[in-house]
Amino acid sequence: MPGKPNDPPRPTDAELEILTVLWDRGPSTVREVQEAVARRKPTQYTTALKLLQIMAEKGLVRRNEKQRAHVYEAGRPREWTQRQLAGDLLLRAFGGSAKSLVLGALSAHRTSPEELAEIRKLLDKYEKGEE
Amino acid sequence: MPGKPNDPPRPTDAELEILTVLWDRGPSTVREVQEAVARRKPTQYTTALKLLQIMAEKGLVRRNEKQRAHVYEAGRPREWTQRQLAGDLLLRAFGGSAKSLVLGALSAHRTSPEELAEIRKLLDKYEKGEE
DNA sequence: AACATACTACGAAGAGCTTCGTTTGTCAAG
DNA sequence: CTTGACAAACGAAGCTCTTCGTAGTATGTT
Repeated sequence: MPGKPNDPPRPTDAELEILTVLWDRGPSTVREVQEAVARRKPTQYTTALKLLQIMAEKGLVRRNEKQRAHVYEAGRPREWTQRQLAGDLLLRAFGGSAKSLVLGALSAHRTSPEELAEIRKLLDKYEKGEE
Repeated sequence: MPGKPNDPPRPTDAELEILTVLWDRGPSTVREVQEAVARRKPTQYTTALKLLQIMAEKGLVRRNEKQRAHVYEAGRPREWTQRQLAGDLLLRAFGGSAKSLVLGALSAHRTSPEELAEIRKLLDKYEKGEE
């Protein structure tokens, strides 16, 4: 049931980077998030803080204020958000054609035979399980 | 070779809608684009015009000024842009895992067995062709 | 108690996105 | 030649995103 009133909105680029950190690390303080993000891209502490505050308002993250250093965690599991994003792009850019999306992904970067095999397994599962 | 200096940037949501119209219709005037877009979403003529002008500056569309009513066409083929977008999302949200992206797409909306079969054909092709 | 340290909160700037109203230019019909 | 229709161009407003500086507040150390 996508699009419920309290579903968080699609995360922006910077927000997605932060969510990725939270998914990888689990609940984290602003400092921890900032240090992780800064490893890939110079980022001020207050920038990370502000982002997290806004994300909390949007419902993208949850905040625990028990400690002096508030602890943030992702509001939705990684898979949930990935499904949102994939579904969103599927509709916006691929006219709902999953085939086109897969083609786009495969042609965008070389995929190993092992991964192709895993994708095949996925297809099997979806052919059996979901009628 | 993604990321060449003159590659157009990732289109925004509104821009993607317009590109879709251009891909579907081929080269079109502003009026034609506006009417097509307005069918799905109330849109003023000047809004479509401004968008197209900005998109021309960005290189997302090309403009032919031979006629009084300028004729716009997509700067890149649909497949090229789709590859960009899929690759971009693959990196930003899926850590480069094509398998995760496929899983996200499949779980986002029910996919017919026919389409699953077509996707399987795609995989075959990629297993043979690209070593 | 005073001080240094670490944290949150707030405000604002600068850029980009989207929309629209107004102006300017062009063409053709009366 | 004037008028009406239609097109491009321009400018600006309102919004979001991203960033950062500054101020205020709590904690712990000497």
